[in-house]
Amino acid sequence: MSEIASSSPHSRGPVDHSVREQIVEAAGEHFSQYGYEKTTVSDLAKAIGFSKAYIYKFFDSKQAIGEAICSKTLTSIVEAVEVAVAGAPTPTEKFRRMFKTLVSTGVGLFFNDRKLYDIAAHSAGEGWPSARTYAQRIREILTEVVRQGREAGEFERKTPLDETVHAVFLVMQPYINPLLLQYNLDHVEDAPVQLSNLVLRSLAP
Amino acid sequence: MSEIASSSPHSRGPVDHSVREQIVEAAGEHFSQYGYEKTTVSDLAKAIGFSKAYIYKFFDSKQAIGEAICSKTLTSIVEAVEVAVAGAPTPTEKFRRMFKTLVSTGVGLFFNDRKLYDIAAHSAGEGWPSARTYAQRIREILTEVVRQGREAGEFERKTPLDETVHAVFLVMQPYINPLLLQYNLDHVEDAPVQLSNLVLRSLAP
DNA sequence: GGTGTGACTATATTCTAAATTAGTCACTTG
DNA sequence: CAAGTGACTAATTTAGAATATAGTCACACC
Repeated sequence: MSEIASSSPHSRGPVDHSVREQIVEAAGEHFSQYGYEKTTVSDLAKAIGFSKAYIYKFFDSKQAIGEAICSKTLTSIVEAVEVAVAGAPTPTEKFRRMFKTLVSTGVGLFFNDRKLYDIAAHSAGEGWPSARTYAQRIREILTEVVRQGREAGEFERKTPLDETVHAVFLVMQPYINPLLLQYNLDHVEDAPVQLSNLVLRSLAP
Repeated sequence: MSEIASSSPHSRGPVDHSVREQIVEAAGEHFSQYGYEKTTVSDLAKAIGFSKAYIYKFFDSKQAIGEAICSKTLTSIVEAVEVAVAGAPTPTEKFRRMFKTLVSTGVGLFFNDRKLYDIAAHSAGEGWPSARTYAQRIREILTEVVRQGREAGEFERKTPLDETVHAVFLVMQPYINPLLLQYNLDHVEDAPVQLSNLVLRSLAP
């Protein structure tokens, strides 16, 4: 929920305004159904009963609208991960579920909402703020899990925290990043378990 | 060097024939200079002074010629890796150099021979035999390194060998696979070292 | 049987003119 | 001053005709 977490292509005009919400809602439906490229800004305008020009009172560009939608999509993945992590008893288990949830929600998006997935992949490919924020959030959650594991004595403490987190993040990257995930669908069945095992072995004290 | 390692789209006609070699040589130059798509089969025919039809006495298709070139490219990477591994004193060091060499030769190809890189990436994307064979070879070398490490007592022996190798292979995948490597250029500087550290920690007895 | 080709077709690619689209701006209305 | 738009332009996309290409085949020469 909440707001667009990014800063730069944020938008224009009043941040809370019923029309802005209408635009985002219409965009969510259209992008999901017809895809980002195939929906025109005029389509969105027509859908909410205003002129195209009015849309630009609220968003800098079509991409900014795409960002808003992408942000929502990626935020929902982060939320699923947060729930999974919160529900796990130990840091070890938190890590396992984190990885598993990340992959399964990503894959679910790919197969059930391909059009939205494509926007997310595009976003990741272009380095849009929404994608950066997403990666940042995942990294923070991971850092917290590793930190807790160290405190609990489940994980080793010699390697600098940042270094460990960075390396584990690199391992997960092909399944975190929507742009990459689509090329790794073959491994989606076993990768979370196999790689979790490997990472946890490397985290062992 | 040697032969095309694949089986299916192998070719036609005599396997050792000066004209076949001429075709491969011309293809190597043309593909490298103008790219796979921009070179026509007629171009190759003209380059070696024969008719286009004659080329098809030696190769099933243009793709088969692409395969031959791709095979050579990927084989040269494998050879570089083999040399690096052979030159390392310990299995631990073998692994480090293997990963490092894999990335540096891949990146080198990307920046110095982009056109050939693109063929390799395409090959990996389409699952051409040349790419499969390449992945297979890398996996074999990795298996041997891990096996030696276990024998030498440097690596743990509890986890099944295949499982360990598979997981490590997955970790390296984004840097092994030319299709994926191009999306991971940002991490190319630190990934080999960071991931080698992580993997070696996980391999520790 | 081995070496080699011109002429052919179906498919893919390129080119270009016409149509859409993103984005702006001066303007109206209440 | 906030809400809202029609008309405009530059850039992009589309459509579909013209061109080029992959691949085949029947045949010629030695």
